[in-house]
Amino acid sequence: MPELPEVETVKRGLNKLIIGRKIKTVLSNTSRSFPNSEFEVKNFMVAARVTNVRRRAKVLIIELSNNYSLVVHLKMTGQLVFVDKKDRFGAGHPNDSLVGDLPDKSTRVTIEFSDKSRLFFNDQRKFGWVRLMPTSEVPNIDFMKKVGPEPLEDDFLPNEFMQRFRKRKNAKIKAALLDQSVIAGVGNIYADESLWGAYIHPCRLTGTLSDKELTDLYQEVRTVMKLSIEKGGSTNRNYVDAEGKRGSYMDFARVFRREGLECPRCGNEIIKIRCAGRGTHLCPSCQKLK
DNA sequence: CACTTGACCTGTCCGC
DNA sequence: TGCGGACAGGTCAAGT
Repeated sequence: MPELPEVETVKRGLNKLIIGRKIKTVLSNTSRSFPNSEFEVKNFMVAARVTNVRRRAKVLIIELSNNYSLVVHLKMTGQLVFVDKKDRFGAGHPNDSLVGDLPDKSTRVTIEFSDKSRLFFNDQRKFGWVRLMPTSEVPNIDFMKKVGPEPLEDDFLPNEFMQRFRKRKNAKIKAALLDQSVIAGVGNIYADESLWGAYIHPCRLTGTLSDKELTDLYQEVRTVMKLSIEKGGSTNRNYVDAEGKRGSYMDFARVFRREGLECPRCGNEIIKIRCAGRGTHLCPSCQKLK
């Protein structure tokens, strides 16, 4: 599921919904999704309050009052859905909700707060995970040590973008965009959308791109992901925000999952190919290989 | 080192 | 209707 805009949307939702709430009980049905021991949960999670929710790349960090944090990666199908005590059986969730009564079959972790409200970590494919650790240890996890800069930060400039991609000259540009150690947060949807915006074929080798093409791509990555955050992210399949609601970026997508339809720029047919091991959407007329 | 591929899971969709 | 195979928002480990 979630790329930077979706994780950012969940982060903003959780900051409105769970700050100050006190954890009462924690239930988990897979050690794979939540490897911490009962001892750790009892001693470093129960009775703590949520103080802040942050995002780094596609990772969420839920900070607790005792200097521990819950680190969450949603991977492909993870959801973090908050249900207030008054919302029974999904009532209170609007019609655009994708989730019904919780917990359901995909629920891996349930956190109940002292006021009976609950936060559910659902994950159909079980690739995602939740991990409790001291807040000071979060920067030391392998992913955090290697992940590249946040592309939407004000101080992330075209020059740094270009320098980072220039080091990956033999990789296909789409593979480099998806590589979280180059820049953070881009996934399959926004890679395709940005490459279309910059008139670049996803299978071009990065070393063949001009300075102008790279700076155009820098702009597109930022523009597309900012727009998506405004739209609450993309609900391609499972993704929902912290209230269980869908995002609407797919209504604005120009190529992603639009194979067989017209390119909004030139009217030629959008195609779907495989590039960098992923399903890839492009306009063969706007995005030439050479 | 740079780069690619397969594995991790469950569910859904498509063709026979 | 049933069944097999391909595919799905992400990352790793292992391979070339």
